[in-house]
Amino acid sequence: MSRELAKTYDPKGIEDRIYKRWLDKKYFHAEVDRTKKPFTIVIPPPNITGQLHMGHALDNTMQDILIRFKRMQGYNALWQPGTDHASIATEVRIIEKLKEEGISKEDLGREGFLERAWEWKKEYGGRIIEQLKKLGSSCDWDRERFTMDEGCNRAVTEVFCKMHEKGWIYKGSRIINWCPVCNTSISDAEVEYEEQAGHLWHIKYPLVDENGEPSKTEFLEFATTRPETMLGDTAVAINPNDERYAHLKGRQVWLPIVNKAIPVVEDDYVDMEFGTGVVKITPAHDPNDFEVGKRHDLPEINIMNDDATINANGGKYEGLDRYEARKQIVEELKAEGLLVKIEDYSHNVGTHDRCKTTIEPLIKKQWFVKMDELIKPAIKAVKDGEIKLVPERMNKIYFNWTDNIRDWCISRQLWWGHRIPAYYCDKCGEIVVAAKAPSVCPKCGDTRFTQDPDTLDTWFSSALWPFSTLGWPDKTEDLDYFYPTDVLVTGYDIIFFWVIRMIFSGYENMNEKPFSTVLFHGLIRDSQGRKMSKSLGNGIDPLEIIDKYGADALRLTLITGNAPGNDMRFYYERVEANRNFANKVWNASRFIMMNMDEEENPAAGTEAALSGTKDGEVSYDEIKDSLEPADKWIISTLNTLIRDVTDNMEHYELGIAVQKVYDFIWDEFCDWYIEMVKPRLYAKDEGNETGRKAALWTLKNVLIDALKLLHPYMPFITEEIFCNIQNEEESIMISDWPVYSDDKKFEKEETAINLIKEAVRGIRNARTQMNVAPSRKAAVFVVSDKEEVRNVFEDGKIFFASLASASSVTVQTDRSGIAEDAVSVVVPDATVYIPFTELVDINQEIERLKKEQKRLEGELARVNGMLGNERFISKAPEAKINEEKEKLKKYTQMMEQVKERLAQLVVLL
RNA sequence: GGGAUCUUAGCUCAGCUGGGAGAGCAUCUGCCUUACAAGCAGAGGGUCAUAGGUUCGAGCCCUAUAGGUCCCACCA
Repeated sequence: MSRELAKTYDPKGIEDRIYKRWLDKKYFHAEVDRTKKPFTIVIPPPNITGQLHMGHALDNTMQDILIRFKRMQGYNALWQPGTDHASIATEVRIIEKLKEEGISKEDLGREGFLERAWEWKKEYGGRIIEQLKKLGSSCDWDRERFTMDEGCNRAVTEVFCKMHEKGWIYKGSRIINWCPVCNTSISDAEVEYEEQAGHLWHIKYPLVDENGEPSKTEFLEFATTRPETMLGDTAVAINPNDERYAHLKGRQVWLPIVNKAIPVVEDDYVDMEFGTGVVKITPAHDPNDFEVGKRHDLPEINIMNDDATINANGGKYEGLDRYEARKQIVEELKAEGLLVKIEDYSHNVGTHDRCKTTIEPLIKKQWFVKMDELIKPAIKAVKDGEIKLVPERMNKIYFNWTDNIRDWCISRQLWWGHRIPAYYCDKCGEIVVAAKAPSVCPKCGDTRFTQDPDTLDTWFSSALWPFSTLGWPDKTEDLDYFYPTDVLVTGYDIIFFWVIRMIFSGYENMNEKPFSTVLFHGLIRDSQGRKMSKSLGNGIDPLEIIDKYGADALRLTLITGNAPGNDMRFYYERVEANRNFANKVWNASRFIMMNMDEEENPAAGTEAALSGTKDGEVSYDEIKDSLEPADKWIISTLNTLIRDVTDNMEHYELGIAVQKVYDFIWDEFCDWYIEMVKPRLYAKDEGNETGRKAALWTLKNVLIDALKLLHPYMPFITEEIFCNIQNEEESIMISDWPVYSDDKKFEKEETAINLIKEAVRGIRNARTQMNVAPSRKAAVFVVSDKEEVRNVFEDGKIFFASLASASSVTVQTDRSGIAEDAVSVVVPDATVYIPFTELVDINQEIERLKKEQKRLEGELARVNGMLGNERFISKAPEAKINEEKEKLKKYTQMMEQVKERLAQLVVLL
């Protein structure tokens, strides 16, 4: 058998082939299995309008890592996928498309429009799913759901009816946020405040004199940012404690243009310090004024149509857009001498997060969810740690919202979404909330009903996602087994929209939390730190990156060097570096396989022993006694890595975990172990079979374990190599996660190899500094008066030829026979000498050693400082003290050697 | 106005419960060493924003200051 592997790893083709195999083998599919513990993640359902962007890529990579990790650990891992109908986002897109065809949604009518919407869903709903597959997402696609599928619809209706019955959903006339462009109400969470440059118009209203006429001399001055709302003014307010205006109590002012008298009311809401201490009150167009109006029983005069033009209440301004009306009203006030001044003013303006239109507060009859009781278990859950937010600081953001929560406006004047299950009697107007249209009006007995035309906020259905996807409202096995789910992965930007609402919905409907942990990630920004956006055109398409560098490289880029909840910048250079890492892994594996192939040559007669076929698999116990120090060192290092990485991953420290795997593979395994083992592999002489076998066993098994640790992060390349090296139809994704074992801890060998490494590094360093050509081999002498140290070097002799250009290695107890002017390297308990036949610049060698001396002086000063401090001795933990004592010993000894060597060299000068 | 967060090598960022400052890229030097030049070996580069404090010990904890980013909030 021979394996022809390309010199560089090319993910193209490989990824699709592997993904298809995973699907065919149903590896992603999870079924209830009571013998195993479940581990469940529900996907944040992407919008059906969506195109995969970097945010999705990050979000889903994190979920895939966790799911693959848990699956390998033996959990019954379910990643529940699906898509969101995204009510308003989708409706807006469809309207845009219709516009291109020259038609409006009204032209089509509700039925016709919905037909188009479903067509849209059919066309684009699957696109994002296909893109998620490119990433390697191991979702259980057999369970794919949609927020408007039959099951989710039932869940929505059920929750609506139940909460209505409880009185927690109600219909009420309140001031809401109105988007005049989208023509719908929106929730508070959808309002985005934006600092805008505007004006502050200082206006005065005449007081009403004793004749009921506007006074020519007495005025009340105030300022406003929205002069046009004066058409709906029903009072002006002052602070009850404001002595400046005490004389105005009980009087009236004359509302110009509208020409009527309105009262002066007293309310604490008015800040005496701000402006003139007078506020005009427009209850129908300002949330605060609305409250003031309620307290003083003021009329609410709506002056606007749904498209933000002035309505009949605006008299002659009827029909004008709000901004045009503003202009003309200011002109008129100016003409009447009532405009005092115009100031530039920067203030926060509420805009609709989807279309950026300035929202208009309006009084409308809408459906609301009463939040005060509903939110309580959600607050308690996070407070008690029942639900953990990662990173923890998200708690503050969470509580900031829950503590100031207001009722949730859930009705939308849209067509695409869940239609509200409320029916109005055509005759008497009685409201019946029910899953199906009632046949008879309970009040008047009439049989004709009209369903509420409004649909629900898109987040109403996503709030139910963790249980609606598992079969709720039916009591399914899935629900019983997989709920509550384990981790929710999402961006911090949707805490309010989604996370909080899922939590209270879970407690309300399931009597249980929807998940135990919420893992937050940040935004992916461009290389300049800007948000990626369509308008800026700075978005980077993950699919292009995958196409060019592979999904593995992209995934690694998104995960490394980033802490939970933090934003990160995207650099092509980083993707390249990670692509290089993939290549490194590829080539290390290629090297191992090439050597295995050679070994498997029938002439060698060890095919079964090393091919890895199940029958011939060599167990650790079988090989253990033939392992050499280098083998034990790498096995032991890997063993520690397994423990650390598992621990990091269990604490959601994904970036830290994979960084450790990366470093292990590249630095320890490739740069040291493989290089150390080469001489053993290449030496084909008799009597070396055991050594070669041990090396090959170690190479293969350490690689496989490392690949397993890497698999959640880089699923494709690890699978490709795993299958190649195992040479069978097994998959790494369902293999067992490596486990730490005391049996694989070799402290002695770790110390020994680390000493060898230090010596090799020292020699390399010295050679470079002394300008010795790499091709120039030199004899190496190791001098140590400690037998155990000499043994380490005796055992490690072989490494110095390949790793440190040594022509020979001699280990001895003293310096006898070594040239006086040899270059020397000091390591703990030993000095390494490299005599060169040509003259060495002794001054330069002295310089080099002095530098080393200086370094050691620094170390010793630090250690002595600590150990000389009585309070350190009395207060520091014993382990720390011993550690420092060990260092003191080591550095003192090294220092002596350096000094001794310097003394010898100085004599030569 | 309230809150969060950041300030660490030229650039972008890690640094998990306080115990000898790290990575990638970039720079410099030398190597086509039969896994990999997408590589190997070596090097340079940081008063961890500033000022205090707690501690035997601070990049890490506390306080203040400066600058950046973000979230929340009805100041007309």
